[in-house]
Amino acid sequence: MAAVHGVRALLSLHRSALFQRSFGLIPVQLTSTCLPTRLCSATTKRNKARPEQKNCNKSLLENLHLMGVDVEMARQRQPGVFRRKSLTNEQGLAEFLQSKGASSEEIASIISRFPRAITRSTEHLEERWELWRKILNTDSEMLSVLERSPESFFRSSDNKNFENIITFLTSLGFKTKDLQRLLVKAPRIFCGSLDLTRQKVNFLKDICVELGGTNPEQFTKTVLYKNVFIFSESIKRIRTNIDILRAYLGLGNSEMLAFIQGSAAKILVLSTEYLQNNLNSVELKMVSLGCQKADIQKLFYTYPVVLYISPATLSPKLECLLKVGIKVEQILETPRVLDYSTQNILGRLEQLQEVEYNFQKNGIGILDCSQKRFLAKMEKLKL
DNA sequence: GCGACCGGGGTCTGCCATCCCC
DNA sequence: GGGGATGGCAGACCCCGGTCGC
Repeated sequence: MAAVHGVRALLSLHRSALFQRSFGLIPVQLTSTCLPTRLCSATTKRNKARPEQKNCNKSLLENLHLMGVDVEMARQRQPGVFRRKSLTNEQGLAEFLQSKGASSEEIASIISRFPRAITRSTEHLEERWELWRKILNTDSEMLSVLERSPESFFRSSDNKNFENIITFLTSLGFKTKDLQRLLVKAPRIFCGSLDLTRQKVNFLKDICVELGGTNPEQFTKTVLYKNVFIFSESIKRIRTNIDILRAYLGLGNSEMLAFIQGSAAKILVLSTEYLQNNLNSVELKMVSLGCQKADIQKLFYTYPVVLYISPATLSPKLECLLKVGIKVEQILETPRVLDYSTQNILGRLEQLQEVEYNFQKNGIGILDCSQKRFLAKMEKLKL
């Protein structure tokens, strides 16, 4: 996933580099040629603006091309921006971002991916930047989040809402450090309405009370800290996933409460369909290997992350372990070996076979350790 | 010293649908 | 009617190291 994003970014940068290596001279060009036309056309009456509108869009396109923006990508993403009748602020945006340390390629990439950014006034941008800077420490940290997720910074024009969410989260006991973590990891959280954010928090509190918990505030904080992306998902999805897990595992209230606050927090954001499908396929697979339902329930309870693994990944992973004589009971005892990639497991199995490692006698714990520890262990085994 | 157990870190944007307002 | 704002979904693990008991 990260690789895909990286490739996209690189492609984007490459495209912008092809259009223009740098637009250091562009502010002058924009001011002298394009902007007056746009300013002029923007004052034209709406019902008489059609021919001028065409020119207006043309100059906008010229500006964006000069800036190295992937206009086709931008137009495909938000065609409305290119049809709008009022003034755009591409020059102001570029100057603003440049003043914060962004390169021309980064600016082009940002506009290509979220063209509505050019509709924001410089005043709005300054105000929003200041709000974010109250949470994050440096401009470079800000730019890194903004570059990664332009939509989070530019999608909303409601700066007051951002402030309200910060105030609300602070009232829940989130410290500046927590807010920093949230903003860096999941900036989109701060784009939702305060009302919805409040609903999500109340929903988590209700779950806690429903399960007999006595400290809903702490429960909510713990769950959100374990997985901040719960904020980004719908209440419906989280509720359904909890219900599915509860129905399958048949847990009591206190166990369920601990489960949600523990490792299950990670899988609550999965698509409900994906979760259900994986649950079914893991069950089928384990039954085919001779496991009882109680074994499978225990597996899900102790290692719910197994539901994160797609059948296409899990199956070969299990097969390679079983192939070298590891028993399914051993996997159930140490499910965390499934945490590692199939490639990693295969590599380790190969090395262990070279030293005739006996899994029956020594267990499979050696597969569940960091690379550093594994290599140290291998050195000793070879001696 | 060793293995077992466990918690936590990185990474999460891009796109579509729908609603609302001008 | 159209653009903007917002909600929601798809995507689909891997790895490290601290601590503790033996």
